[in-house]
Amino acid sequence: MTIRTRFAPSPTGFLHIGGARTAYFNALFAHRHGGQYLLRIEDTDKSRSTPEAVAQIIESLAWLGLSPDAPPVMQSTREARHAEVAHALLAAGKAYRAYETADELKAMREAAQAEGRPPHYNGYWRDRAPGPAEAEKPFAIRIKARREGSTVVNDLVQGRVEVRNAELDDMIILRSDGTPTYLHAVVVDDHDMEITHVIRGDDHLTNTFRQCMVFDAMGWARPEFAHVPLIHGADGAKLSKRHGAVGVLEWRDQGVLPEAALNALLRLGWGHGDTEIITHAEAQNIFDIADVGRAASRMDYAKLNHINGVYLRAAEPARLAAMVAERLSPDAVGLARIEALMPAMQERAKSVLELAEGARFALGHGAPPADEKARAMLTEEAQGRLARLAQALGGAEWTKPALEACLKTFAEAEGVKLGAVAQPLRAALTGSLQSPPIDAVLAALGREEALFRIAAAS
RNA sequence: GGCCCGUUCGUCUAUCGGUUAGGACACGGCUCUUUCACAGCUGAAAGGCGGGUUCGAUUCCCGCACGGGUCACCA
Repeated sequence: MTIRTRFAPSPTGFLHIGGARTAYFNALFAHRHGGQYLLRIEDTDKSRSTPEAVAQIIESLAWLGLSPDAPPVMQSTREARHAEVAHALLAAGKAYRAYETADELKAMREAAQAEGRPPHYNGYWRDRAPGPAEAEKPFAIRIKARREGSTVVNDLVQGRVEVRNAELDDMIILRSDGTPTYLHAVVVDDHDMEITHVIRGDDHLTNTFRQCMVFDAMGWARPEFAHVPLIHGADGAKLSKRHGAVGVLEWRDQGVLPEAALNALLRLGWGHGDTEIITHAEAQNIFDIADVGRAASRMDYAKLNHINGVYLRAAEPARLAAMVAERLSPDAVGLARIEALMPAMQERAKSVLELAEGARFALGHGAPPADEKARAMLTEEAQGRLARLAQALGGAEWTKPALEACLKTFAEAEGVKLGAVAQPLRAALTGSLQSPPIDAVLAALGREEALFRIAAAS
């Protein structure tokens, strides 16, 4: 049997990192076992679903490299099938028509809660045939839940979980307007799509038992379930917008590399000995859903930055230069400088955003306005030294090693430490006291521009 | 409130009855150094509480506390 998993978000907002991790686990598990990883957009709630959200989810997954192995299934296109199954259950006597209105049900729930009873449906129509009074009334279809015994799920992550059937009530599977409810649609789709393993957030764990009612009533084999714990914010509460960057696309905009994002997400709730840096390819070989922990974990942005730095250092300079160029829109000369600088810059950045900010000085003619510290560095003494340095540089071969050698000899000749030369030079060239190594800056800027900037500062 | 799940350094985690409880990030110190980083060394830092079971519990069981999830004609 082919292993088949699916990621099934509802398009009511952007894809957040919790969903992204769930998608990653699904992809990893399926591919690890030579199976297929699918995407189903759960858009049966027309009032909350938007095409923009659908597009954003697909874009987010594509950015992460988690595009599904087949075109996404839109749940809304399958409503006729959902209704068909509901009516089959009705015909088989495993479901029944219920005639209460939504308002009546709400009142019923409130009354039950006021009396301290669980807010379950009372089963009024379960064994009652509709009379003439109901002939014209709209009805919902409810499934007949078992009332005796209990339901057991052997969850791949949570282990054996048992719930007494008395805790469940006769849930609605088809609304009075003929549309399916989520709990029903999910089961029908998972069955029809031949999903073998349902990997999702553990906020669905208790739903699982209701879904089992549909699987069982239809005589369908239940898939394996794996409920992975949720990701929480730094304060331990469920992730929400107030926790900062929780959208996948926000990470991208803040300069996170997709491969770093996957690594960070993977290490939340799952570990493999002492290994911290695990690429997608490596994860493919060692990931096991059964090793996922049961406790919720908190998003650690400091660690994400660190991981991002690791991947940044390993990335192709040309790729990084292109990403920076996208943010800075340089001209041809500027682009060439960024490319020349990149190997030195990627050693010290934690994000593409930092890379772009750090590369700004290289653009255009003349250095950007010096900041306070840089101005303080350009004392009269330093300016004099820069002027002499310009002379020395004038005859130098314009390559990084030659420039470095030139600076060292110059410093020696001046009888000062290299820092006394490099720092004023850095100030003159970049307008700041923080930059890539100064020989790299010199080389990237080119002779003409470098000498121009030195002259302007001395 | 009922039901379900969880609880190892600040954070992410390793440990699958016997360890000086390991690693990573963050934090302090040192080294390297042309700034910033990187790297290396080093320091501080953990099994919620109470009972069992056992020669021995972080590990198994029970209770409590705390945290989370879920109880819709939402998904």
